[in-house]
Amino acid sequence: MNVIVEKPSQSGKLTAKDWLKMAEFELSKSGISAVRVEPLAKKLKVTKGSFYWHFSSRKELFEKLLTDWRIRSTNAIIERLNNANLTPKERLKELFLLPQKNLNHANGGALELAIRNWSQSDTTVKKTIKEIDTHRLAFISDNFEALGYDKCQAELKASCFYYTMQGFKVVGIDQSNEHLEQIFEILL
Amino acid sequence: MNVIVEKPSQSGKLTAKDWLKMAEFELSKSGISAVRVEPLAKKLKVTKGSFYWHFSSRKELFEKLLTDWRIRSTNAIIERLNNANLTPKERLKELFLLPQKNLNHANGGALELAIRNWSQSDTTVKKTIKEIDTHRLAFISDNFEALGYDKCQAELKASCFYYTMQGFKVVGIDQSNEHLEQIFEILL
DNA sequence: CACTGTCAATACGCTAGGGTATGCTTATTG
DNA sequence: CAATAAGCATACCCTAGCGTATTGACAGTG
Repeated sequence: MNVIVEKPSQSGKLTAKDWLKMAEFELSKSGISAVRVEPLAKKLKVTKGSFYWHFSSRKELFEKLLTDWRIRSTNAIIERLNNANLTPKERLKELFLLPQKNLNHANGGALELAIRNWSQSDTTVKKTIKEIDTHRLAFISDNFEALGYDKCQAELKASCFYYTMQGFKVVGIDQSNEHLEQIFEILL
Repeated sequence: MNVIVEKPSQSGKLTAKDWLKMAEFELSKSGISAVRVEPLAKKLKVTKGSFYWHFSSRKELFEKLLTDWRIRSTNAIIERLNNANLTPKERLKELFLLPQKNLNHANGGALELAIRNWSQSDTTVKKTIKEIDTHRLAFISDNFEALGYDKCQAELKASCFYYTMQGFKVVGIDQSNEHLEQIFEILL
């Protein structure tokens, strides 16, 4: 079930990162309201005395949870951009198949889903989500432009492309779709 | 903010439906873990004594929350099917633009998002989601077939169509109706 | 007008959980 | 080998919240 998050950082001592990992796991699974310090402590086999050493409050954990995800989400896309030795089409394909081979921790799809739900009750989260969506859309649109579409067409294609990606991330969380590559071809 | 759910059923007395509405609102906003009876009671300006008259437990509320949504979700799509005086293309278009003119309560998108998140920690919910997705996909695929595609192509088109729909519902970026219709045309 | 059923308030016990204060271990380091 | 600090445990206070049991208000009905 949760093999990934099982063992803390080897040594007996925990780090803030260990707490964040576990919090992320819980967030993905049960939503932000279920991210509570004492249950987390229990899962990490310590008491909350440890938590309040690494964090000042539950609120701070939430903030770091968000900023952590933000950095990883934007970097995960920018690293692809840095692979300059890829054609635009290859770049888009990599991006499109990224949720499939989830290089994130447990399940990037479930995590993003939880964060989007979280954004319904937190304006800061909502703002972050919007920025990330915009950022990703811009990246995709650029690649469509590099493929020969004019700006207007590229934006349209990009919207369709991104919505499909996100839709698959959400709907297909637990199902492996074999004809994802065929869908990709449709979207070009 | 929450004008929609404000007033209970006119008369002073509450019904189970009033509780369900408010619970749904809270679910959309803060996830299933935040659906708690005493806070709900506070919002409805009663005490939990009322709740335990209409429901045996919080668990029962959850179950009714799910079955209620299931019925509405499948009916919302079947009603479109009943409009037999629509062409397949018109049917698909209606469906595609449905989240826009959200005829559901507050925000159908946010609610479904919350339920998908909920499904990560509840196998019954997960099963329901899967059934509904399958059902909707079948409906969409049928319409693509009616449009002339063979079964295989129709399923592919339907996947792409449905993923895009869901992606749009999830990604909260506002789109002009015009923009959306253009996306729709791409997907045919 | 007494009777009965419906819906809600109140009071109670109990567990979960946030945050603080303090004490207890280790591992370093002078 | 004492001194210091890092990392966690323990104890404590207080609020939130689930579920139950009892009582109260207020219909409608015979």
